[in-house]
Amino acid sequence: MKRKITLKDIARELDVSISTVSKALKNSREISKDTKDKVKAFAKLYSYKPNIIALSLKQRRTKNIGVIIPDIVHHFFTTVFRGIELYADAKGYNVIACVSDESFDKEVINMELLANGSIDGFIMALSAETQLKNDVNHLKEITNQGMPLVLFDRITDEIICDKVILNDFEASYGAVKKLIDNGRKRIALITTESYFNVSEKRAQGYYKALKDHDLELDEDLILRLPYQFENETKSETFFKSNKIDAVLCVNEIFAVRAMKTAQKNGLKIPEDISFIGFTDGILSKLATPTLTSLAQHGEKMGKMAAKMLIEKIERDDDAAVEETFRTEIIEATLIERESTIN
Amino acid sequence: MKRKITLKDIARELDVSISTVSKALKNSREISKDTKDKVKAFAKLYSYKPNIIALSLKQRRTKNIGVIIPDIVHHFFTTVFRGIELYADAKGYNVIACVSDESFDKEVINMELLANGSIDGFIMALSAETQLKNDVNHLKEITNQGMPLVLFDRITDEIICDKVILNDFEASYGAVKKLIDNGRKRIALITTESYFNVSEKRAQGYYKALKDHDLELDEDLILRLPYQFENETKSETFFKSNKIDAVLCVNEIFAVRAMKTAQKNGLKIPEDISFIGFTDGILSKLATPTLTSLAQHGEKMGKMAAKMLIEKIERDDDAAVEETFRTEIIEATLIERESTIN
DNA sequence: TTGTAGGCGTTATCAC
DNA sequence: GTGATAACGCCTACAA
Repeated sequence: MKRKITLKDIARELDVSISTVSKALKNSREISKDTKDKVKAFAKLYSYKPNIIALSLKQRRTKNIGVIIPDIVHHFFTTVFRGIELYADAKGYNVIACVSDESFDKEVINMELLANGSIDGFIMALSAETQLKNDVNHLKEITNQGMPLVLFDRITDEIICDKVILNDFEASYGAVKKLIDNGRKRIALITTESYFNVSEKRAQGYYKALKDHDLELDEDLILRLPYQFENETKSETFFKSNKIDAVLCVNEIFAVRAMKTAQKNGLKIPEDISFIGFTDGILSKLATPTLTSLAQHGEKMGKMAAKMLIEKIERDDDAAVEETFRTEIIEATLIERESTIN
Repeated sequence: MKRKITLKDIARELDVSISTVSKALKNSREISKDTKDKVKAFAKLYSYKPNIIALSLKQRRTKNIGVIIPDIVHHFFTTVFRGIELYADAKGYNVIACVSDESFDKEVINMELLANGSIDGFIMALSAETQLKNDVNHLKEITNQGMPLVLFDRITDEIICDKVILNDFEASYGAVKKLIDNGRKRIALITTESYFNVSEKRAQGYYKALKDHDLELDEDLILRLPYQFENETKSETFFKSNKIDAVLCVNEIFAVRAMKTAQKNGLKIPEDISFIGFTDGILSKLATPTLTSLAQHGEKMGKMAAKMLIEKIERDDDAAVEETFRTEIIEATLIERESTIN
């Protein structure tokens, strides 16, 4: 790659010192108008741009933020990422994106790699494996180093840092209540097989709503599926062997697949059975029937996370200020469509 | 942020010189085993990691690649991104991701920002606005500086660089031929309103297939929709006022929306009307009926782009080698589902 | 008004 | 075996 022009080059050409060039370009009034004009003209001509790496080294600030998400193909994470990118971009930050692919090791390696000076702070959601092992020493190390960290969605109580989450419990509670109000009695829950704090909270909301409305909790009405499932036999049996008149799903993919299975088994939606899913993505809008779902406002969440992180990064200047952490809660919105009765 | 430990710190603590520490950590045999052990132990204890920014400055190589995509919410770009990230990660590169949001200005600004030393090369797909204006001076500047660039999908002939594309023309031709072979006569095309090189190529394939099979090209059977469309009236009229027995759509979102509209108008899929869409995403798999679609193999495309870029970056070392550029073509695969007759 | 020197963290070269 | 020095590109306090 051709070397880009540097202050040194300009100085040599114009026969002045490097610092004169530097000051001239910054419009310092130490420098005579004459020299400034000369330098600026030359710089413009050769389209001089300061080298960002050198600046980063000097200022110990990269204007990069690291984002680690478990998966980029899931609509929710994509929208969060978009929110982060939008906000960061507006504030002059770049986003270095890593996908942990739900793997603990990849998460650890990526974090270590980025933590060595490439970025000013992290935004992340824990991988499935990390939540399973409940091993967050890599996060502890990062925060101990004083690197700002914002966790979103898949969080952990083990780490004290800024967090952004959905009101999962309440959202789930509200959705189930809605189903009950519509007269549904046999309400199923389709959730993830492996442990996620969010699935857990959503399950809690489901339990509580049933209990508060004197509906019995029937373990048979809870179906746990692998996160990436291809095979529908399990859910087929589920619908065949249970009388179910409503379903809450922890994500829209589960919901749409379940709707297809239910329909295949002759059930009419929403007459015989209603569906509500989390994540109001394109799938919810284009499914047949369209799916009533809980919008997670991923973009808003991402913006919020980026805002919190950047504030922390920039506040770090005043080392004096007492460090405080907060947890912001984004409220889910129920978007009613054809899969439930209005 | 707490300062991380540096060579200097270790040198001071151990009362040796900085260069001794540096060499010791690199296991240079200039250094005595004694000193090496001492230094390594200390480094490990304080978990010393070389500062990447300093290394980048010295080596004039960042191990970062910049990726600019028009949009992250579209499934295709997401999968390409995933492919890039996977390959880059495996090769020890980080990915700085920018979303141009289909905006020319954002594309230009982001490129300029990244070009000043943050990255070793670019992978990108042109924004809608850029394709419309056909102004690619910002790309020219980048390549003139000798910065490696790989374009994918939304490319331009104005720039000579490595490229990765789909065999859009042939894929489209094949899909239409398939419909014709199934006995369809009134085949519509639903494409984008604004200009994209890919849409254009797909349209060409459509024209050619009709022509080769003695079917007349009927302009009424071509529907051009805005890239992000919410309103279905245009397509409703389209289906009402034309007798159509098959549709090719340039993306799966258009296809699924069109299927819904057609169904609403009483058409049976695939008996009365068949559908084929580009992009074999989750939508194609979960639509009702499931959509026959042309898999674009985004992940493969991303990996290929990353491979080409990294090869270029690492070959740049030998300045002597003659520079050559290539265009790799990924072949689309037709995935047959319920929306066409087998 | 301009220039010199030191430093950000690292490595490579050369001297001791 | 070890250390001093220069360099990557930039900035800034201080000297001239």
